[in-house]
Amino acid sequence: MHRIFLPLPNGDFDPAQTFDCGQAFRFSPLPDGTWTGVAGSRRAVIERRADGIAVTCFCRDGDCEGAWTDYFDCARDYSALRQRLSAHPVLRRAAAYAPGLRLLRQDGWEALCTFILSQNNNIARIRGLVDRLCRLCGTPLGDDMSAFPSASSLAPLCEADLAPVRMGFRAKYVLDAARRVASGDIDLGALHRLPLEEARETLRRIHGVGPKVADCALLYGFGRVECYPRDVWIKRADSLFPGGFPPEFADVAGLAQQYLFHYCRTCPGAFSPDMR
DNA sequence: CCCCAGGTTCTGG
DNA sequence: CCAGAACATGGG
Repeated sequence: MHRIFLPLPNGDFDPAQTFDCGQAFRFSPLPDGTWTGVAGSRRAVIERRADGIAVTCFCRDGDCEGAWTDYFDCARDYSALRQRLSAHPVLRRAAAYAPGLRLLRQDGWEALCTFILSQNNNIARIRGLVDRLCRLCGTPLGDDMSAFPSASSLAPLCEADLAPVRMGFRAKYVLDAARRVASGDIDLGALHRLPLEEARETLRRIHGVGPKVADCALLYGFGRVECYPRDVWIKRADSLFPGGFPPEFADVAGLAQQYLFHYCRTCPGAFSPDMR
């Protein structure tokens, strides 16, 4: 067990806002206010501190501090970014609504797979699907939790094997993704170096991966913060940007998208007339 | 019972 | 090229 402290001088981290904003589906709150869950193959308990993030990690790695530093995107100055986005009145409100929200830099395969499961689905049910998939196919990590199953562990399975997960029509999509990744047909490791459009085209070769799922995988799993996935909520948010999404924020559109998604989905009156 | 959900594919014009 | 339907499932 490792105890790690990740300093965030501005204190801009809130586990509820970060884990419950629809980007990750494997962390849950405990009665004492901490959060428990799994990222990739690392199980951990996450605790908010005034000046940072306390991680109690149960992995076997000699040194996982770097992995958690990366996972919580600690190199990015979220206070400065919120201030920058606040030049736009809508983005100012959305960012102020969840100032402790951070983009998690998740494992690429896990992000791809979970967002394949997300299509035409609601967040509560996505959580259930991911949980049953990990329980069925992932390596147990203790405390009734399991690692996210690798592509190579899913590739040999058939739809009937996955029936207990109840993915519906998404099962064949997950299997196509697993087989292409496990066979090397699609090299997720090489995706990081591809230009954005080529990375999108590569992911869309998978049956069941369209523009939205590809952008979610790239944003959450491959650090492409310029991606702006357009789901039903973001399309509703179009009405808040009469001239389109402000181009001066294109380089961090993905972060703006996450603030907007969470704000539009959970804040009553987000679309009230006095929004401008 | 009906509507909807962090969409994509399929089908018929 | 484009609008609608189909797709599985279950939460609200």
